Amino acid sequence: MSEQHQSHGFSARGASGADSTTAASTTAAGAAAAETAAPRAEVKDLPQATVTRLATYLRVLGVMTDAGTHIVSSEELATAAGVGSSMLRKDLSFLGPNGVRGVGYDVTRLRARIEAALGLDQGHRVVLVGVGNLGQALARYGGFGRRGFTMVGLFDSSPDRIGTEIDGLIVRDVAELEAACRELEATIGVVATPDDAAQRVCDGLVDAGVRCILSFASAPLELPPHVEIRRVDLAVEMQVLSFRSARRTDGEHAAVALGGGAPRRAARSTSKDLGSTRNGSVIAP
Amino acid sequence: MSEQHQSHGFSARGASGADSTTAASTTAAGAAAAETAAPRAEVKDLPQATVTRLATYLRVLGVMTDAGTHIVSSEELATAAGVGSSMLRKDLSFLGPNGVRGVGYDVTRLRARIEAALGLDQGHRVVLVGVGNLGQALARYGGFGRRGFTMVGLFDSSPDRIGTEIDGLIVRDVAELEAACRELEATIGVVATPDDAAQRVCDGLVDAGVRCILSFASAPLELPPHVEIRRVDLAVEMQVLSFRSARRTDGEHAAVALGGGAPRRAARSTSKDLGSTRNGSVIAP
DNA sequence: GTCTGTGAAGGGCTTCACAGCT
DNA sequence: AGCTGTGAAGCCCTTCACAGAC
Repeated sequence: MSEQHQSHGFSARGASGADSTTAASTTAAGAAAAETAAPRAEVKDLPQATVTRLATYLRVLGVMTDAGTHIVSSEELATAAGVGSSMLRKDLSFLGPNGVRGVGYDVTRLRARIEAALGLDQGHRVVLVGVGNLGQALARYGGFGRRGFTMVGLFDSSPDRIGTEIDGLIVRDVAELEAACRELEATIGVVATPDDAAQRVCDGLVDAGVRCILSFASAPLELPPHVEIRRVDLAVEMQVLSFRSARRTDGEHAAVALGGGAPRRAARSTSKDLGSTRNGSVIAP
Repeated sequence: MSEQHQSHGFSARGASGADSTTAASTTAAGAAAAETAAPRAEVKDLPQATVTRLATYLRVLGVMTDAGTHIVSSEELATAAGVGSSMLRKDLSFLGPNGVRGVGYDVTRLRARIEAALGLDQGHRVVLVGVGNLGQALARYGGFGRRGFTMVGLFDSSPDRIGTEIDGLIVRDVAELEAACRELEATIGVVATPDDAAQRVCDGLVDAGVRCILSFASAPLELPPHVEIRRVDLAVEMQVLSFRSARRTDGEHAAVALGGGAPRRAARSTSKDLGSTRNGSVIAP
């Protein structure tokens, strides 16, 4: 299910009975916010897929900044990001006019614009629950800090892990989760626990006021409609590949025939979902 | 002649310009395979999104088997998987008739059917490149084995890691990658290296005959059209959440108003894209 | 009556093609 | 002439509603 990164719509999400609350809340919120808190970064109602790709563009722009590039055309940027130039222009157009016709986009300006649109300029405070194999890897993952995310708390239920230090933070007892989240003012919770603990942990995060959760558990979680969740399931990724592998083996000669002199193509991902896609920085040095 | 069951019309999988190679290969393969390798599991041309969800259903069915359930209705299965019942039925219908009207689906039979469709009954052999933080977590992740994936090789470029043992496998020098892949008959490659090594590693995998790659690097990779790639980018997931968080904060009162007594809803995720999603088993115990 | 399988309607996202500014 | 921004067309997927089997 969800991997698809897709699916949570915002505005007009035609939801099936049960989800209708989500659609309603978003609509109402949009109307209200539009009049009151308009002056701040005009974060509009972007299409699901666009939000995902904006993060990709941001990564590419970062590389370009480092390389000293100041102006970039939609064609160049699109190629570097692995998408079509039309789609890139359409995506950027949701943020308003960003480029100069006949010239291109100002790298620095565009970066700032996207960061503001994604809310990355607000500095998110992240708590991570579950410090097993994957959790530890995430805790040590340096890419977050460089992207405006600050890890502020680690939690686990195992006495063996509580009290240990990982990357400058002490692992705390998950029993303190709720109180600690409030105190730390966490805005995002990452769940890397076993399946059977995931729902309980999420409930705790929600009670503590966290409204955005990234889960690596495979179980579908039930949450109140005002909480946004995103899931990553490694085994599903593998299984999807398995399907493709099976198909490829059957049509081997056809693939070879085409693979020969064909130009390489940029990779696209999941997106899932509907894909989902990319961002910048090394994961496992 | 050989029209055993009604053809569900998928063959025509329209692809958009850039991806046309995929469509072409599929079409050609379909025609050829239909005559030659027909008897094996009839893996048809499933919609992208459906493939992703099938993996979810499989996980839920596994839980049901353990619980001793033998028959399940589309409504029950859909709820457990977090999707609508119509969608579930539509998804399953691509595999041909699987249930009994007025009764439901046979859990065991359906499981076998989906596993065959996803090619999980073929036993995939996986090599992992990059044994840093994330790579080690993946190597130790027990969920793969239970799902028909066998980890057969670990590779890294760091002398500190080469020769060390992880979960029963010795880490080998990435210089041996290509030869070892052929020898090990790997069908899936997992890339968990830093960005700057990802492209090189992928090239090696492709040269060694691997046609399916799961990458955790953030850079878009260029590959020949006959190679299937799937990417997971943790920072992008966080950034998408960030966007949601920002929107939520603006429309706070609206969300609260509705959040109160609203019933919980099942979580849906990413993917993407072409979404992607879940599977069964603990990730970080 | 119950529950599956499916044609048809509807929506979102991608692609095309071109209008418009520099 | 070059490149961005955007309406329109097309595609894929989801949802609805019901026909059909038990």
